[in-house]
Amino acid sequence: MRIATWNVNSLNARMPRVEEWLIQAQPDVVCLQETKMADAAFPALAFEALGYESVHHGSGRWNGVAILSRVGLSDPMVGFEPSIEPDTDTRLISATCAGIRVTSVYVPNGRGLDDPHYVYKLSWLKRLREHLEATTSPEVPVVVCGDYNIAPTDIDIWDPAAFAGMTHVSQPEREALQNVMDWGLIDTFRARYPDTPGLYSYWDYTAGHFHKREGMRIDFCLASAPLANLSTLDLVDRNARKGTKPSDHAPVIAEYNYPVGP
DNA sequence: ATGGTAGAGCATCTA
Repeated sequence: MRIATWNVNSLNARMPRVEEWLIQAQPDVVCLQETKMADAAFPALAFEALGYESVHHGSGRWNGVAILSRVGLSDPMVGFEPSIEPDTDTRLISATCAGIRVTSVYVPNGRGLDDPHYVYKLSWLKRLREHLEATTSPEVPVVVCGDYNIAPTDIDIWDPAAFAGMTHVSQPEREALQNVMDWGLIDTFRARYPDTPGLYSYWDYTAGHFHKREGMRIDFCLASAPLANLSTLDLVDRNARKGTKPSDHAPVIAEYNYPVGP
C-alpha cells in the first residue's frame, strides 16, 4: 500500500504536474492540500480517467483538501465530526480506503505568534485530536496525512536561528502536534531516519531556498500502530519540486506491507 | 546561468 501526501498549492495551477506525477509515482492513495478551489471545480473526472476515485472539500480561493484512491473509497466525512466546533475553513476530509481510515489535513499556518491565526492553529490541532477520538481508534489502521505546518524538532528545519520567534517551531505548536500523535500516531519517516538532517518537504519559493537546500519537514504521513508496524518505506519525492511551475511542497510517500484491494 | 516567489484575482491577502 503506497500512500502519499502533497500540498499542491492550487490544483488548477498544478493539475498537469499532478497527473504526470500520478502516472510516474503510482500511489494507491493520495492526500492533497491547498487545492484552492470550490467543490464544483474539482477535476474528479480527470482523476477517474487515471483510475482514482476522489472526494474533495473546498470553498474557493484558499485551503481545500482531497483524497484520491484507486483501492476503493467509502464513508467520506468533510470537516470535523459534527459534535466538534465546526471549522471555519475547509482543511480536513476523511474516507476509508481498503480498510484504512485516511484523513487529509491542512493545518492552519498560524502566520505569527501574536496573530489570531496562531490561536486558531492551536485550537484546530486540539479539534483534530477530538475528531480522531470521536471517529476512529488507534487500534485499527489509520493514516493522517498532510501539511501540518509544524517542524517537530530542530532537525526538521535548515537553520533554527532563522526561525527564532516564528511559527512552525514554537513550543505550543510542537506540544499540540505531540498531543495529536499521543492519540496513537507514529511519524514513521523520522523513525526510519532518526538522526538524518536535511530531509525536507517544503522550501520557500523566495531567495532560492530550494536550490540551497534550505527547507523544512512539515508534511507527514502519520500512521496508527497497526499500519506503522507494517511500514516499509518513507521518502520525499524531491524531483516533483524541480522543473516548471512546481509546488513549494514535495510529495511525501509512505509504503506499508498491507494488502492492497478494495 | 553561477541567480532565485507564487497563486488568486485585480488590490491585496495568503503562504
